[in-house]
Amino acid sequence: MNASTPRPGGRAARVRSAVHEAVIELLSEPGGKEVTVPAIAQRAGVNPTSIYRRWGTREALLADVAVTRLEEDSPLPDTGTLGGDLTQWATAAASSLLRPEGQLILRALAMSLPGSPEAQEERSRHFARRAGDISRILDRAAARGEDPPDIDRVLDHVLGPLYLRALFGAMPDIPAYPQELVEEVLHGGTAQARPHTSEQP
Amino acid sequence: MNASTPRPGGRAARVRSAVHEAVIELLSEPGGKEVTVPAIAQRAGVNPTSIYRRWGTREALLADVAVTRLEEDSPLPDTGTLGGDLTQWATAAASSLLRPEGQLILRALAMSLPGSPEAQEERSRHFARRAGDISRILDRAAARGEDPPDIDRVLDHVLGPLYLRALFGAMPDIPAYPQELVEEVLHGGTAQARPHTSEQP
DNA sequence: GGGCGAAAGCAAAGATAATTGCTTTAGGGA
DNA sequence: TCCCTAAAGCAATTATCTTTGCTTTCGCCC
Repeated sequence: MNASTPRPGGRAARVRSAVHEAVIELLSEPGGKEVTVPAIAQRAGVNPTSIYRRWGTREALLADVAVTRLEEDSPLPDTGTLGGDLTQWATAAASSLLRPEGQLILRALAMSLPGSPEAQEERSRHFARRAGDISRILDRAAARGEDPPDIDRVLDHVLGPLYLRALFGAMPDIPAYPQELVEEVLHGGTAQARPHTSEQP
Repeated sequence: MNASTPRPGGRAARVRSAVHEAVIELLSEPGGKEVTVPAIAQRAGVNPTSIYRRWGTREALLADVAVTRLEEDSPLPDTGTLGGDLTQWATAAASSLLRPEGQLILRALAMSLPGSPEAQEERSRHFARRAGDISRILDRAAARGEDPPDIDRVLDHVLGPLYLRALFGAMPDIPAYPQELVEEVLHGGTAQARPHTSEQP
């Protein structure tokens, strides 16, 4: 289940991707087993030493996996309208939060909490990345003549709910949830009703 | 700084509170030092064995500290008005998220992420607790004749932003931030402007 | 005040993770 | 094709955390 995607590059690249996949697999796995370096190494069919030498620490490896996966699948949307862009972006954010790399991010963020300087910096970096994406979407809309909301409103009322519900495992089942959040921000209070709180395994 | 509050009770209670304080202290501390059982024990002036025997695992101890601290300082507000209650509640939530026990909660939530059954249950418990508080506030308001918003709106647009910003260390400096969130939910979109994104150490 | 049970301390052993020196292998370039 | 370097593998060491058996201390109750 691991060597199925040989990926280009030499041995180094092969090991790297095997390790990355092992992390994701272990993270997705049922029992809350510890995701330790030796465990990752075994799953990847690699020597633990190789991991320590290449990444230094377990945290660094997890961070690498998280940002790599996150950057792989988040092209900035360009639908031509503010609503379309934001909806697409929010939907992508929601789904990535539910996948292993998103949970890695959440873990990394929470673990670094008061935090060392570099942890602090990593948090800021991720925040800046999110904010930067939104910012570009809003700027483009403004250039187009639309009247975009403040970036803080988007952070607070679109990203905020998504992170909250991801953390609590209480993301609504309804796929249009991110879109609803976007619409509320764009057109004042849309939905007052619509209970969607529900746990999902 | 530790034996300053002798607390009632015998030796058992003394050890318990010393350990709790040690956890909070280590967590608040600068360098992202590992909060390990031996470290906690040393800080508390206690033998590691005592901790292992009493709490079993590090996670159980952290969870115990978190819920204890959280329950200590969150009486349900009762100001007589919906706005007052929500504001007071949101303000308390925001400040607890910035303190060590709040960060413990965030860590615990994130760490348990996909999670074992009991982790899942712990997450649900905390969510239910938050939701229960809000629910009672809203119900009281309804009984008073006010027209409270849907509970999901409060979760999404008050708690959501607070958790997001706590996670990213980007809580606005302005003390009225929680109140603004509440007002937006209660009276449609209040503030469109007012940039308040900022990092704080 | 003296004894009794529960909890803490101590020390040693057991596991597991992290480090390190050295050897081996794979791939790219002369 | 043959080196030559960078990375991986291996084995042995070291450092931690965790567990366990036993002794000691504390504090409540008779």
